[in-house]
Amino acid sequence: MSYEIEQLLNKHGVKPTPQRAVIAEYLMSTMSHPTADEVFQAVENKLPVSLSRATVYNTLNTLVEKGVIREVVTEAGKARYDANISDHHHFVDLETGQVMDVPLEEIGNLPIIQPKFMDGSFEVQNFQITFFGKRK
Amino acid sequence: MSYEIEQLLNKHGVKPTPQRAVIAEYLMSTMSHPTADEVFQAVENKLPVSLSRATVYNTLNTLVEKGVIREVVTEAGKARYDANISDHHHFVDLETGQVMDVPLEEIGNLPIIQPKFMDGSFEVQNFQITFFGKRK
DNA sequence: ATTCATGCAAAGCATTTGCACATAA
DNA sequence: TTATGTGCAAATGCTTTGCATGAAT
Repeated sequence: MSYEIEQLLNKHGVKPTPQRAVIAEYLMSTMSHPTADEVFQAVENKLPVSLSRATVYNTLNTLVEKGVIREVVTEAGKARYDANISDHHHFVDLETGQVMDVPLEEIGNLPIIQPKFMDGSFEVQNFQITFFGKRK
Repeated sequence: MSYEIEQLLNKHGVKPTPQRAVIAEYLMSTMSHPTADEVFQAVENKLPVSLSRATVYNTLNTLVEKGVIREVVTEAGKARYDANISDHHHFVDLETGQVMDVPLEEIGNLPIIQPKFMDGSFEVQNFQITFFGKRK
């Protein structure tokens, strides 16, 4: 496994294993916000040893918990995963379900939104803008 | 069934049935953004006749398709439903999963966001801001 | 030795679907 | 009678879990 991936996992307190490395590596390499099953299909043949769906699910959960990747929920029924943990938002193509990153620059000068929600009794930790639309 | 609900359903081209009416009525009455199962539990005893989960799911899908209610996806695995179809956003309590409406006024003067996404090759139809946080 | 990751298969939920029956225009 | 809605049960799809094996500290 590459030195960078090993370092990345260690930095987040995730013990590097070949399975975890290849999953993390794949997520870093793509911008397609794959589902768990898409991850499985993409990496199952990239290892000399076998890889099970359970390990893919376990690994994705671990990577989310440790902050290596993000879970993106755009439709009911399945989760998608995003190795881009920088501050950005998402666009969902309603015709294909495809998810794309929307960098902050794209949406112009968005004021930092801190709604005084419910008389200040709730604390906003972060927010996520999801744009829905289609290809012109 | 109440005259208002009957009118509402008719207005959206949904044939009013007792099952549909009681489901729509419940959704209008609550701000809790219930899941399909929560809807089922809330209304199953409100009818002289029986009500099946399949009908709840079918009805919710119909109501979403016809624009009577909105589907809100805040967590992987299950959909929530919202009879508030006015323009607003959502706050998710990370500790309880509870979803609350955030009226536009709460978030101040938000400029209309129309990202020139991907060189204008995509058309944004709408967007949804989801705030995540917890009770103070 | 002990701890932790993996793989398999089974189980668990949320949701959809096929089909028969009921209901309404 | 023709179309459409409902209910049941089975099926489906995504995800989690229990348990045995295997690897690493």
